[in-house]
Amino acid sequence: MTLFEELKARGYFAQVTDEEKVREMLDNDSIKFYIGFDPTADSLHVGHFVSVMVMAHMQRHGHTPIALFGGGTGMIGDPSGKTDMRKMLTLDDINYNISCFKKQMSRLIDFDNDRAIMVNNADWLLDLKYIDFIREIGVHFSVNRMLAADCYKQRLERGLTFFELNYMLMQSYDFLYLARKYDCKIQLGGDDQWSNILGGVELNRRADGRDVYGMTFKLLLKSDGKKMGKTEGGALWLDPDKTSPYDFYQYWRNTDDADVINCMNLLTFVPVEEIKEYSKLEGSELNPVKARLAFEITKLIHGEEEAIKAQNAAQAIFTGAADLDNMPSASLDSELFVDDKIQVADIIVAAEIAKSKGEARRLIQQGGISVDDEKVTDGFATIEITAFDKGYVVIKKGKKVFVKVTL
RNA sequence: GGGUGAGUUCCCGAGCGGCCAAAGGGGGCAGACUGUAAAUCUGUUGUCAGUGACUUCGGUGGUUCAAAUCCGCCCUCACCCA
Repeated sequence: MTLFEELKARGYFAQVTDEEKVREMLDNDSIKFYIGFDPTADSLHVGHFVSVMVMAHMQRHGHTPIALFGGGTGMIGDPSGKTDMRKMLTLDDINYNISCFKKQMSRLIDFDNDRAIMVNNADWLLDLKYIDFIREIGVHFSVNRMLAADCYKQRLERGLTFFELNYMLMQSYDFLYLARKYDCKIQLGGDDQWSNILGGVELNRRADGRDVYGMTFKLLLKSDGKKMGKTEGGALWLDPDKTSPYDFYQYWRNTDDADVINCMNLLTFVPVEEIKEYSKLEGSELNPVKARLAFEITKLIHGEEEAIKAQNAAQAIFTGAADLDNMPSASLDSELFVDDKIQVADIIVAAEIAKSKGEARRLIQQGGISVDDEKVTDGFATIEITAFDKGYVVIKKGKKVFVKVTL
């Protein structure tokens, strides 16, 4: 199966400027391509994950990825599809975020020996001269056309500043710059980037008469149309300090039936043929597939060792036999004890299972809390310090949240 | 720059002097049912405290026994005009 066929079979593609030409380049050439990342947070999240996977696939077939970090554009914020203006970041924030991104990407992309390139558009954008820029680049953009684009249309209803309107020019200029300097042929991006990518393709043609191409892949959406990767704590991060490997694993373990195959295709390297077999399964047969999915994705992001740990912890917990080594844990301040007793509600708050004591009480009263496998129903229940004699106490909230509490 | 309207709890959105910690919906959490799925039904959703207290309705200063609700100033946003 050729690269193009594989990407297609896995369902990455959304739109392509010139499918035939792109197919030919991907399958027969060795080219450079780029994907931009906005360093707006100090960790990648699942939204970026698809992009990184595409880069990895491409690299494995001999193409050279250019990871462009939007150090310059990040200072503006892409208005596409956003309802509000993003907050602006300082240069220091951005540089720190970029360093975090690099680290995480290195797991999937090989940056050694120029097999992949990293650039920061701050390096060229920050030195631009206003007059030169609008004369050289600005002339090629029609405001009418831009405003007609869907991504800006939405913003027109809510308000769009000139500042943000410039985003497309910046990103288009990036493509021009990379094409000139590295002979970059294709820009890839999420489907929300289609307008911006087209801008770059057209700019290359108008400014330099150069043919370059654009391609977008599908945004990772759940079958109900919502964004994938939303958790109670916000986004699902790839940074183990922000989302623990266990929680990460659990997120995928709990994937909706309807999304399993799609995620497997987009977010793992499990061979297409194998996934095809999985897609024939229905109903509860899909359950083990989810375990595989969770394992594969966790392995890619956190490494095999962490993935095995997370898997063991999950298996143990859900089959009853506690695997205490890998269970999420919290430690308790002994000052919370009064007369060698402590309220269960206090433990829950201390272990960050609930945000407030009132919420903890509610959980208990509604029958959602067990201590060492025994259901607690009295909101004011206390436990003796001797319960910790064995070294820990396991608090269970609902069916899926377990925390090992130690002193 | 001129005019009009708006800013409410995680989000949307009611409330327009006491009965408001604030309707309704969404989302979240828990319970039942399940396959660690979805859908459905039930409960719950400011903080602390066992019938009460405290902090919230853009900010600030007033009026009042009493303000999310009235008045002044300020900030922000949208729409119309320039």
